[in-house]
Amino acid sequence: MAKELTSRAENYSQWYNELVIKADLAEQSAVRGCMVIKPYGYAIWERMQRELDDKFKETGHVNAYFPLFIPKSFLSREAEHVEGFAKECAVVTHYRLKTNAEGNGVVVDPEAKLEEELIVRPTSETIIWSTYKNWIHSWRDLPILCNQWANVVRWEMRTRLFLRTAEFLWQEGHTAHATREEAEEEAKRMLNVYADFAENFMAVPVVKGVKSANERFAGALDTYCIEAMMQDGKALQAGTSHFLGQNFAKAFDVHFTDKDGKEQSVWATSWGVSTRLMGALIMTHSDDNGLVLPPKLAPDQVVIVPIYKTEEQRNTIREKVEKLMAGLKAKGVRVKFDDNDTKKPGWKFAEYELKGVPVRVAIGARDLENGTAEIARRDTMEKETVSMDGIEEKIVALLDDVQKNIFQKALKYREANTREVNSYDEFKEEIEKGGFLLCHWDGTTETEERVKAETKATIRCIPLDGDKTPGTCIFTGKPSKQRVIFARAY
RNA sequence: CGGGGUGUAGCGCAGUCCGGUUAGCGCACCUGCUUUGGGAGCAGGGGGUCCCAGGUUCGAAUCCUGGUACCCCGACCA
Repeated sequence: MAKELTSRAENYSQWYNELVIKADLAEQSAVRGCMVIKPYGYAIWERMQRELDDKFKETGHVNAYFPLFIPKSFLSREAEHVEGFAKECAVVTHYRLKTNAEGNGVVVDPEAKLEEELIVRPTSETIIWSTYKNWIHSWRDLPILCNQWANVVRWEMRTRLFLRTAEFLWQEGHTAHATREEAEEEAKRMLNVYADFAENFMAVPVVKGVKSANERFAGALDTYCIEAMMQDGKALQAGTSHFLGQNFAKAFDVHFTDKDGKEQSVWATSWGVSTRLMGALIMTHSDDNGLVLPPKLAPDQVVIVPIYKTEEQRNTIREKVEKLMAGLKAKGVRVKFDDNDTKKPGWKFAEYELKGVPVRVAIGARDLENGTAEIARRDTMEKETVSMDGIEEKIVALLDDVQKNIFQKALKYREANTREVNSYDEFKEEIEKGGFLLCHWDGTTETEERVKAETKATIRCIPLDGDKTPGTCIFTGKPSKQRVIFARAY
């Protein structure tokens, strides 16, 4: 991986797109900036969905679904919110087509103009809060803890596969609470759910933090986030959890009567992760041979490739493999046997490496004689010939080891590329090398914007954990409460 | 919206400057034989409105005009 990292960073975009397409994950569709997720890529997304959904339910949430179309007037209710999304909305103006009077084809029927335009949701706060208004009257109705799995559309000027597509899949949680404390606690709880998921399931190390005012979600009081470092040293925001205060409740008139009979506005949160996680996964773990999937996430954890010359050998191998498969499945391992006769073993080896399958087992005539099998691990590409006795335990242990190893590797990389910086001159020099720069900042938007304009670096987050020693801002010399993370970001 | 670039077979490209046989190459695909422990070899085969429209010319993938699509770099953003 370390090999050619510099040159890779320069050509990252190209390398990444090639990898993704070759890996059969996804392709750009003819629709501007949208993506087609192919079945193998979708299987990875489904694994993420399932894991997250379980975690949401464990923390008391339920799934619901709200409309794709949002009346335009809803969006203008919360001033900051509309400001944040207005420039990237797809708008539905008509509801009918008719055949073209001048020949073939169809045209928009001008008679079918909508009285009020509909916005294809860029996020669902507005339509959900319009709905919550009817659900919430008493303190007994709270909290409401809903999540929705959906697609959203943001008509970005520039798109990038997985990281910024015009349409993307995500989950958005929207909760309503009686008190400020409860809502803040919820926002932090979900941030921890995301961090735990990223690190322990995806093996992607993340920094938990809070966004500066500049980077905050439109309409939020606080935006918590998890930030990951990609292999080219750039930062990627992998998930966010917002404490929305009472902004949306007030904009949408969501009140309740508390225990003392007083009318109160509801406190809100929203939180989400998207198919951008697929990008994070690829850009954290992949190497020049293709994807590297953490075993917990991999749709297939083990692939077994038979190597045979005769039909007889093939049958003998198949018998052995069936026993092995049953044993592995009993241990909860997702295993695939590829005895497709139309592809050769070498082709299959390369194919499953490209797809990131963590462990490969090859069994051939040589192994039949010796009672052995060849085990190869994707992360280090190491191969080992082992006895069939006790092979199941070895595979299970190996999967565990791959999971830990790729996390540690990513963590070490991040640590090696995180530096403390104490002057602006040093900052300007270091930012060119990539990575996270920990430095003191005076807390003002002006300073942040000046730095961004001059260096393209932004504050990724104010870390929640770690060193809280005060200091002086490296840009203005004013007092600073703690070091923040500056980086160039996707 | 500014600045660059590219549209030729499913994919990747050459040919365009300097117009001239039947538009070519690699991969993929189909057939046959030999192969199978790291993306097989040989032989044969199929597949094209050369982005669109108009113009110049005896003749246009190639020159001219207009359009259009996509990609990259910025501003915007998860």
